[in-house]
Amino acid sequence: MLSFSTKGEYGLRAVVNLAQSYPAIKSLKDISVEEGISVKYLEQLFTNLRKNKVVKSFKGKDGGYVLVKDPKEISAGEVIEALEGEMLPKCHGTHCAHMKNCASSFVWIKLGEQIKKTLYGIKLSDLIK
Amino acid sequence: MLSFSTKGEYGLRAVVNLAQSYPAIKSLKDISVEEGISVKYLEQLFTNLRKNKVVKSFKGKDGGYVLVKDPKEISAGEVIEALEGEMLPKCHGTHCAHMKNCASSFVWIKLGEQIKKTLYGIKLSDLIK
DNA sequence: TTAAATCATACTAAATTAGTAGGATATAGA
DNA sequence: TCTATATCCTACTAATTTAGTATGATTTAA
Repeated sequence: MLSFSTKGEYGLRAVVNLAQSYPAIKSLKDISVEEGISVKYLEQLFTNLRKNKVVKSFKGKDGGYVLVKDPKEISAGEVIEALEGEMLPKCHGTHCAHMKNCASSFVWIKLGEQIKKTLYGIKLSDLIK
Repeated sequence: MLSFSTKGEYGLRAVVNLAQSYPAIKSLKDISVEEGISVKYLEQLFTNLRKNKVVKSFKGKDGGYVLVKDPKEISAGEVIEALEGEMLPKCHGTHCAHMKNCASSFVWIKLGEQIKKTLYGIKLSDLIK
């Protein structure tokens, strides 16, 4: 089935949580308590978010994370891609490479375009109540 | 990452192949040779396609499969859903159920709608060269 | 009767997922 | 300077899913 992993789901939830207190610094511990996700798992997710310039970190006591930009300027697509990697559905085997025109690859290309358009069109500010 | 499995990919390719000779009966062996997918794996895929009324089968010698409808009337979405099961991205944990309004669930709902719209809008006839 | 096809059930190796474990490093404040 | 509290880094692992394979039964045209 077509699915995102819990990385995308939990990570997006955590980022939306963080967006709600923008531009204040918030620790993973606080997010953990509010969202019911372990600190250890959040650490893993936020490592990717930081490396992909979605959040920035402050180490040490009273440290934590902040979004790098205003929630209006960050899309769900950016967040999910940072968490899950490139999200275009692509063909597995070597078949497509061998065939000049794999008829069904059209489907995956078209679908990928729509997914990107949808996710990049939703901003974090749209997700804050 | 967001992805379909090889079931969807190989299965769609096999169905498009079958669509090209509609309404003639075609055996899995022939499809296997042309698409480079093992007969055994095709059997598994076509069991699901048959149960979901995408194809019908003829047993015994000179048997094989045919699409149940004209390629113009079968969408890529029907085929993929038959192969992979319900394809809406949905939330994993119990969190969403507990929260009244999980902010990020909006994303998955919106995305699911777009995916369905896209895949149900593409017909097998669009994929035949 | 036989060859060729689908149908059914079960098994398995490999990959991925969904985390956990254990510590190293940095920093604010006492 | 010491300590508590953060992030940061590297590994490890159990459970699940994927991508098939294996074996054989059943059906049917010729």
